[in-house]
Parts: sequence; C-alpha cells; structure tokens
Amino acid sequence: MRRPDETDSEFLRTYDPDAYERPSVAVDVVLLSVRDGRMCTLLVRRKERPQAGRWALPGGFVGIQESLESAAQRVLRAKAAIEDNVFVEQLYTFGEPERDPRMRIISVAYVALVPFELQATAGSAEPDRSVSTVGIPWHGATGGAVELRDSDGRIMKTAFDHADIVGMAVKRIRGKLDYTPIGFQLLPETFTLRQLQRVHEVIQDQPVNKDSFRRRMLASGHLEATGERQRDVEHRPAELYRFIKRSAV
Amino acid sequence: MRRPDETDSEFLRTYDPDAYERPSVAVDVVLLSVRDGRMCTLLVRRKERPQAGRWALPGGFVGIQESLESAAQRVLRAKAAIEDNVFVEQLYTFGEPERDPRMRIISVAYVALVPFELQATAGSAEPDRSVSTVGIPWHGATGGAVELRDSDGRIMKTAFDHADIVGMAVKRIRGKLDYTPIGFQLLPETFTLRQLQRVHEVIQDQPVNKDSFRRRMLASGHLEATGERQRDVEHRPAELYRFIKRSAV
DNA sequence: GAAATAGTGTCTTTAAGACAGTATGTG
DNA sequence: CACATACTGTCTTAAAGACACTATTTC
Repeated sequence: MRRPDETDSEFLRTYDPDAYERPSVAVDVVLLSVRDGRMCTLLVRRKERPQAGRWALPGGFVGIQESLESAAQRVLRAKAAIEDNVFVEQLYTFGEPERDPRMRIISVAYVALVPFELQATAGSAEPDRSVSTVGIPWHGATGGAVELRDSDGRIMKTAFDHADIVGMAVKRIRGKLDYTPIGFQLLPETFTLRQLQRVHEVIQDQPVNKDSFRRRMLASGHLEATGERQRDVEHRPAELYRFIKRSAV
Repeated sequence: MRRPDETDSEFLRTYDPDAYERPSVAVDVVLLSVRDGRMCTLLVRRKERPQAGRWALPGGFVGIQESLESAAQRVLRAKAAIEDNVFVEQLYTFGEPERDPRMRIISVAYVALVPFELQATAGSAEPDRSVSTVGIPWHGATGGAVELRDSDGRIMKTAFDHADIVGMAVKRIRGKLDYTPIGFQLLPETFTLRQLQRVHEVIQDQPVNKDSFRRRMLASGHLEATGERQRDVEHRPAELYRFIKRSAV
C-alpha cells in the first residue's frame, strides 16, 4: 500500500472521484490448447442478452479492489475450473466505445495456455453451461479476427469482438514461440520431443525440420531427460523430457 | 468483490451498471526518442497533488465515448504538440489496485516513437509546463523499472509506477526491433545506414556488426535509396535512404 | 521378420562476422 | 597530399536443413 504524505492525504479528502463518468472494466480470457493438430480455445454460450446464443470468451468484471491478473485467475477458476499454476499473460486491452452495446466496457484480455486434457475437463465440467472447444482455422497471416468452428466444422457465431481477441492471442503466442520456451505449457508435465515439435508445427502452421528442432531444443538447456520412456505406443517408445527453468546465465 | 461461486447467468443478471463501483481508466504515453547515443522520453512535472513535483508520463483520463487510441493521440497533441503521423502502439495495461493513491485508476500505456527533433520541440513547446527529456540508463536485463535522469545525470523522482511503464516500453521496442522495421521511426524521413545502425545499437545497448547490418537492411526490402547524399559532413557523404512499406509478399 | 518411429553422424547450404581493399568526399 | 568515412568483395565460422543410416519397440 502506497503511503501518501500528509499533504497528499489532505488532498485526497477533497478529491471528487465522481467528476467524470467512468467505463466498466472487464477481463476476458483466451484459454488456448492444442488438440489433434489444431489450436482450440474455450468458449461459453451466452444465455443473456445482448447477443444471447452467441459464443463468448470466459470473462467477468474487475472488482474495485481486485488486480487485473487476479480477476483473470478468478475467471479461470470460476468458468474453467482451472487453478493458478498455468501460464497466464496479459494480451491486449480492447476499448472501442461501441464494442459492447450495453455500455462502455473496456476489456483487458489475457491468454492462458493449458494442456488439452485440462481444457477438456474444463469444457465438460458444467454441462449446463454449454462450454465447448473449437479449432482455429489458420489463414497464414497473423492478427485480425479468426473463424471459430465446433468439432463438426460449423462456424460458431461469436459475441462482440471476441473473434479479434482470439486472433490477437494466436498472433502473440506464435510470436513468442521463437524466442521463449512456452510450447511445453501446452503439454503434460513430461512429453517427448516429437510431441513438442507437433505443438510448434500447429502454432506456426508449418512443418518444422525434425533434426534441427531436436538440436535447438536440447541445446537450449530448458529440457531435462527423465530417463522414463513412452508406454503403450505401437513403435519404439521415445524418451520423456521435462521442462526445467533456465539457470542464471 | 470476488464471487467465484456465482454462475455466469447470475453474475450477468445481477450486474447493475450502477451497483458496483467502477475504476477510472487513463492512458499514459511513453514518447521515446534516441539522442546522443541514449534513449530518452518525455516527462511532465506534476503540479497537482498527489505526488506534486514528481515527474510523470504525459497522460489523461479516457473519455466515456473516446477510444483508447484516440485518447493516446489526444494526449500527444495536448501535452507534446505531436500530430497523428507518428508510430503509436498499445503497450500494456497497469491495474494494481494501489498504484494511484487517489482512487482505483487503471492505466492503458502506449508507446510512441519520434525523431529526437520532434521531441525536443515538444519539450520546449510550453515551458510553463516544465517538460523535460531524460536518458534511460541501461541495465542489460529487460523489463522492470528503470532509472530516469535529467541532462545533468541527476535521478528524477518519478510518480506512481511510471518508471515500470518506461521499462516495459524499452523492453517492447527492443524486442520488436529484431523482426519489425521500427528503427526508422526514430529518424528523420531520410537517413543514412550508419544513423540507422546507431539507433539499433542504442536500443539494444550493444555494438552491431556494420557489414552484416548493411546486408540485412538492404536485403529486407524496406529501404529505398533516394539518390541524395549527406551534406555538411567532414568526410565522404553517405547515401540517404527512405523507408518504404514492404510490398505484398 | 515387417513396420514404424526414435535417435545419430555427416554433408550441404545459408547467414552472420571478420577483414582487406577500393572509392570519394573534406581540409 | 593526408585523412576520414562510405562502400565492396571474399574468406571464415556457426547454425539450419537434408539425408543416409542405425536402434528399438510392437505386431
């Protein structure tokens, strides 16, 4: 808690916080996963007007004494049953005056990355809530709105500017992949190099050279061999790796 | 404020725009330039409480019908006499509950890049406003608060979390420099390759290989030779280049 | 043994860095 | 002319891509 000095305290007593009309502030969370060679995200079917029946990102208003990140974590807990130990990063703030017809709502968007198993649990946790996962068709270019489709390939009508938000999330993750180790956030705790490669290929939507990918990953110092191997596969089982935090450089 | 047990519909049905206290939303602009081998930014001396006398980023509250980017442009016009044709990009949204002692203020920060000549004009446009430029000492690492010093090397006391915001801005620009042509935004319309190289060196705080820098820049397709040459230099004048928007790929 | 994928060693290609040498301006 | 910096060509080095080959599992 910042401690204003005496004169500041005096000033604060006379400050009129109601001089200007204020917008509402919300957070929306793009919960990304990779499944079957596609990216997917969690959407919630709106039951209320406006735009009832359309699909929206899980979100909520920011409490007056709540930090933005806390609000995002709360939304994840409440709407996706996902606890705090996942990758969450602020994405962008969407504030066009007409983006929500109700009133002026400024939305601070967050991206979260989870293994698909967790997202599948979230999607089926409360069936009355009509939660669903969708694939993101890839258009090569980065940024802008994306089309969201359900498991049968039908386009899902999205609410407000949420298709733009998802597009921005994909762009951000794609950009970070090259210079930050985040691919493992989309995998279980132990994984094979091949699985990690597939995650990279899906995010970038282009094939990755296997040999050089192995070399780069192993040389990065972020991976640690577990000594364990895959089980129940129909071929030679690959070594399982674990992500380790890079030691001081 | 926190009610994780509520379902979506309950939350929305019970949300009365006037029932909950709303935060104020502001924009703050980091106006970056490069001068004499250092990065610098525009600060304004606060005359109002709280934190009167401290140095703050130019900023202002967002109007209830004003977009965030418009607000940033308005702040640039009003406090730095800078018109719309400069690089402006949303940076990050700072929303810790106690970051401003007056009340809950969520600040959407923007970065703007301008040639130093423009910033110098802005800094002296309204002397009664105590505008000043400062260098940013570089600590090698990225992110976090930075120290801001005046032209005599004295540390300037900054208001609120504005030192963090400047640190974030430097980190962002540094990161973008490698894969986006933004260096020219910090130079006049025509410039030499050497000047562009110096800008890159200042931003990254490390020397750049001259030969490979020339090759990369000329191969990027972003530069166009003007046929003109430098004047009034004490050595062989270099060719002047101009930035061109990359044609379709 | 056949099939499938994991993992290794080496050659080629490409981009960056190093460096020598030439060109062109000022005084 | 000396001097300073712009510009060019070539060699070296490091990383990525290509590819042949071996290894280990299931069926």
